[in-house]
Amino acid sequence: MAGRPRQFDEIEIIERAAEVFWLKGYEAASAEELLMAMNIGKGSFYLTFKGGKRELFEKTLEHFSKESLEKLSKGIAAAQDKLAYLKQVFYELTEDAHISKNKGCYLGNAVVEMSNLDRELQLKAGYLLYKHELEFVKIISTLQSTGAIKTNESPEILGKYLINLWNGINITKRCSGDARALRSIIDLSFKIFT
Amino acid sequence: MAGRPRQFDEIEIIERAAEVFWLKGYEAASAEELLMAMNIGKGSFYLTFKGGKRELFEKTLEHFSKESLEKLSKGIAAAQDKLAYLKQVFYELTEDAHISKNKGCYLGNAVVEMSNLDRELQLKAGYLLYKHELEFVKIISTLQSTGAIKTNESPEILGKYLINLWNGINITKRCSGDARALRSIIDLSFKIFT
DNA sequence: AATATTATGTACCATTTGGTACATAATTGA
DNA sequence: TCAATTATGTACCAAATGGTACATAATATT
Repeated sequence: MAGRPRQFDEIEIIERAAEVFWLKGYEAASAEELLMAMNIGKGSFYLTFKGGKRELFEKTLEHFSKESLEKLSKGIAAAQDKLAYLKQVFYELTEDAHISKNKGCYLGNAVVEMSNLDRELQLKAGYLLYKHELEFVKIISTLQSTGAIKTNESPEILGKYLINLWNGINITKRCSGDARALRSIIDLSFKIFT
Repeated sequence: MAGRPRQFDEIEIIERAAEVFWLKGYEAASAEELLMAMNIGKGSFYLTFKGGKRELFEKTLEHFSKESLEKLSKGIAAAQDKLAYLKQVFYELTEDAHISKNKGCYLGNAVVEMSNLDRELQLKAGYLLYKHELEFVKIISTLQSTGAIKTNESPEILGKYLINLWNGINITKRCSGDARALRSIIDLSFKIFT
């Protein structure tokens, strides 16, 4: 294959674009701003992403989700106390809770914004969140079989319960930013497992 | 006071505008679309809402919240079994759960969209949600004093727990739209009260 | 009836939007 | 070395954006 070589790394510019989308949302993130953050020109951009801004956003969703899922599954796999680790995953949401730089959940934000803008992307973001739910289900199954969790509720329902907690915290933290309060919500929600 | 009389009812056009904002979000709701829904001309609009689209949106937030709070407090006041009524309030979220016409929570949506667009409106929407939280707190206090609720957790924390459930369901329902699943999340979340 | 006041509808506008066209540059393979 | 191919940067653009200016209409007060 011939041709002039690229001066950028595709993954890297996707990650940079994701930062902008995460901060501003899809619509409010202007093409100019995105190009600036990605540090590439219009020519290169529209050649790489034939679908323009929309395709770029879709790629950021996929990339973000993949990274996030990997981090979660590896983290759980490596953890001694898997229940504690799981709770820690939620606690981490409260760390950057200062209302000024509160970006919420990348996928959750997308579901909301795309709901009445682009059904296809809404469904995609929803599906990627569902993959996280499945990861929760897997963890819960393990915890139940080892007896670390007493609840005999089905892992599927408990997975939904957890992703719902995830979604909730990511909204609630953007209202108040009171980290302690958020942690008590998580504590309370996790009581179901004890 | 002299002058030509208005041909519209301000409350009514605020409600119509709110419908559009609820469906599309703030940015994606075009001025043209809003005017069409409100059925007034640009002249009248910019005379009534000097702050333009932003002021209109702010008014919809206030109006919506007021209506919603009234409905909630009256509903609770009239209810025999207040705990059952409270749960019903959450169950109602699952009724229009079909993913196609899923608008989420008006205030929650605003918090998300305004987060990195207009801090002032984000805070306002967050505050209006907080007023709902306070309503939950009041209900829980009552339920605790009558012994209808066993949990001795503080009503404030439980209120936060409930508004967080509210926020969560409103996101989660936009991912799957499986009403039964949503109801089991609510059931599970309400177990804390029994 | 005249005037002051407020409401309405239309024409207009600067800015910003995402996106395209195209000339040029930098490679590889023949 | 010369095509063929791919990447880059710039100039450009149609459409849509929210908003303003202003002439006109309808009312209350005097």
